[in-house]
Amino acid sequence: MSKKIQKRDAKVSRELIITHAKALFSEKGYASASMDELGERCGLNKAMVFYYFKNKKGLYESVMREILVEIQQAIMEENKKHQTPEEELEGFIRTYAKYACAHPYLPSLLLKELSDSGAMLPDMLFSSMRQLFALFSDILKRGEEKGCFHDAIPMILYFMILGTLNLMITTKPLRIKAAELGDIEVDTCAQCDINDIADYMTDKIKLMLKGCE
Amino acid sequence: MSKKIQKRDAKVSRELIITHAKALFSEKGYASASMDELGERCGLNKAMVFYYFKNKKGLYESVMREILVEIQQAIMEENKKHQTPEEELEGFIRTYAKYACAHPYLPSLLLKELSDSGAMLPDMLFSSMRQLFALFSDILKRGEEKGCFHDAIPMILYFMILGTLNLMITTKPLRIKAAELGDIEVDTCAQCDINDIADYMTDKIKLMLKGCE
DNA sequence: CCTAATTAATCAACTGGTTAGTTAATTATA
DNA sequence: TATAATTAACTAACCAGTTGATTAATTAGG
Repeated sequence: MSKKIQKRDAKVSRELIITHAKALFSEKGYASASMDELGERCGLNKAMVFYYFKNKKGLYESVMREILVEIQQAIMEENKKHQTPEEELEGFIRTYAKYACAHPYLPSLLLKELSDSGAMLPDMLFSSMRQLFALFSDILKRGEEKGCFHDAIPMILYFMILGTLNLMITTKPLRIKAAELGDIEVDTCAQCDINDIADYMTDKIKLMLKGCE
Repeated sequence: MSKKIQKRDAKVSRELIITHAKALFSEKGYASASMDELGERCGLNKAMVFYYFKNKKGLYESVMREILVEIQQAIMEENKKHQTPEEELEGFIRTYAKYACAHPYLPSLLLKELSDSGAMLPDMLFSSMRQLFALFSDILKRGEEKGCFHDAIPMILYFMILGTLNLMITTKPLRIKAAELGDIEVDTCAQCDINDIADYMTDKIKLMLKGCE
């Protein structure tokens, strides 16, 4: 019992707000996320949001900073474990997939932000995204130098991976619905596991970087 | 002179509203798009929006219906021109890329919608997206039967293509900005032509469907 | 061909509801 | 008791949608 139960705890309140804000922003988008509703969800007065974060935009920035730092750390951590560019690439895809699936507000918020070209996040998303991309780009570069990857355009491959994984996660409810209708004979991967998707993608991307010499 | 200049023309006004609505919704998103501003942009009174479309949601649906029908037609038209699955696949990617680049509200609106799992469009986006996916799925199926494609998971490949192309289009301003900073040594494809991107993707996707037997 | 009646298109001004953000008072904790 | 955390009540701006009046175009009748 390192801490007795207390009614007032700034740290707890602050974290409560951030946690619920992640969910709310990703559910409704920035504009439709109401600070009144956020207060309610937290069981706190709405004014507390402005007490801990100066305004709505400030809260949003804190939310985005947190999730971007988190995914970046997860991937960098993972990356250290691997030696060869092939393993690193595999690790990158797997880790992103796993993390994004476990924290589905990430794909949702990221896609919303990217569909705006980052209108809401002038500097921050930006530098975080660039660092992640630099890491990815480096994997491919080392792969080319070592002769195991050919003809890679990092920017396109980066969005190929993030785009596919993010969409597969955010559209899951839609794909389940489509499968239930079943009037068109198509497989929407409604029951696919994200790890299987990541494996498939890893496989295919390796294939396309190998070439067929 | 089939028509004299007149101050009032329902068809013109309606189209004016739809045209500006496409831009406004894709710039700001559904929630932040103000009907007052839309009226202003059209040079019409806001009430006209509700005169021609019953409410904001109705307008949004009309906008989405129009753009989804357009892209669907463009792709179906193109598809008729080709014989082999390989050519069809190539045509699919190229046509989507070209159309989306020429009408950049499409990628923006589509990504916003998909990041919500189509929360705004219960039926419509849905059936339109499914038809397009069915067409794509069919190309791959025929390719497998003919023996020229291997191990294709249509749903994943579909989002791989749409995800990559949509993101490459919506993030263009971001990528240009990143290139101008230039503090990290990475190529953001800031000046890439969308046709080159489509060619690269076609190439790579063919490679990954061929396998290396 | 002109004009009166009808219909269609447009607008200014309003309404009810919501929202981000503020403030001044209140309660808990150290 | 001093300070940090919390609240209720408020404000000013905004927004979707409505209404009733007005103007332009169309049609019909003499």
